Amino acid sequence: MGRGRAPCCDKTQVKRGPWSPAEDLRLITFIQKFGHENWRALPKQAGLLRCGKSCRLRWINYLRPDVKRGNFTKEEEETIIKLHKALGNRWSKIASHLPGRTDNEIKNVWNTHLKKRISSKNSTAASDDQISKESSITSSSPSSSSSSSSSSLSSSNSVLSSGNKHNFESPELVGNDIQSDHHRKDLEKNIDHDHDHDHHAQVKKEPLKEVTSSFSVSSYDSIGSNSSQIVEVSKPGDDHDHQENYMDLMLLDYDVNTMEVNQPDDEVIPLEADFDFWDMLDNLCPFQPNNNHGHDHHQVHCHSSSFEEEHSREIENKKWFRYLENELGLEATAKENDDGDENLQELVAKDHDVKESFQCDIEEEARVGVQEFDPCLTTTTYCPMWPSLPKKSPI
DNA sequence: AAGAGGGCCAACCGCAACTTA
DNA sequence: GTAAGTTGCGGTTGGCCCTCT
Repeated sequence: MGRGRAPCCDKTQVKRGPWSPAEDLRLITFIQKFGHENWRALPKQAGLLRCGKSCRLRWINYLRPDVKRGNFTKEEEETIIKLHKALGNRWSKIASHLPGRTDNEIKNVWNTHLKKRISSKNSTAASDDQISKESSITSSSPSSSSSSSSSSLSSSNSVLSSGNKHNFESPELVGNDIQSDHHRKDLEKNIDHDHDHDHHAQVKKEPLKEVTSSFSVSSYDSIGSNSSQIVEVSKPGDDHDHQENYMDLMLLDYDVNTMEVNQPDDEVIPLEADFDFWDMLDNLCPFQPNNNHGHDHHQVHCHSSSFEEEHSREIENKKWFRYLENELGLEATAKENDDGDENLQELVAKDHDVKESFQCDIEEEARVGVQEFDPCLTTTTYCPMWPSLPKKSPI
């Protein structure tokens, strides 16, 4: 000890701003493989020029497979409104009641939509109230009218005062001191029940120990079939919302010669030619044409199987590929390739051939730790956004 | 067609809480 | 018990995109 508190990261050494697909891919691959025991160390181990905090945020808010994307449903909005009434700006608590939604997302939706909606509702209610009071003022005493007016005022303010760290002054709770405090505590207790665990912390593993030996997918069979130790990635037919992010990652079609990602619209995103990284990816690639990597140790990951099994896996891979294409709206691309299965197989084989030449011992890597990141191997070019991540339509 | 303005959202910042040595 | 280290949380902001004029 006695070193003084280290800064969260060396700001001059880290990259900031939007994440590139390459970075996303690197992060997700690393977490799939090793988990995220130590966010601070993760960027270095994963070869990312980001601070740990940034990695964590990116994972939690965007890359987790169980992140639900798309517009909030009416029910979700209702829930947020209710919970905000009870809990105030405790976004993470609120998020724990909305599976797949992140605190950041909820906060955004509250600040951009719900707050306004409620404020307009309240102002309408307040003006109605005002009118009714003004009409009744002649028939009631001045003291009683002033007290009711102030209470209505406080109720509308309370909802809007989201700047407070813990805003418990919900309309029901205001002005009822002790009772309201009990009410609030009970409410909190009830709400927190069963949700006390951190909903974010779902992939906590031993660092640099392979998390999923069976995750070296030669088909999607093994994806998501493991215990809670691994990030779940579902198959076709499962809740597709939960798949979108990971699918995007897996589906990026990269040019095996240039190591660049081809976007559907033919834009090209350079991906770093970090061969260790691609080696890792090899073990995650959902459509590996065969298991014969020419390296004995790979047999450990890619269980050898009968010809029939392999064939059926190939078929499943194709299905999976098609499914992903559909999900991503890449049918056109698929059609172009519709001579199809042959082209796909060709592509996959080509892909595999190139990557095969960069194979290294994954197990060894897992044992000694991921090799030091060489910044020279990383391009600084980035794409501001995933090429195919569906943007939410305005509410 | 262009630029101004506002909405939206991903990411950053700083602090608090928690954990570890 | 205490200080350092790490993680989590909530507030804020930068910049893209869409709409309006």
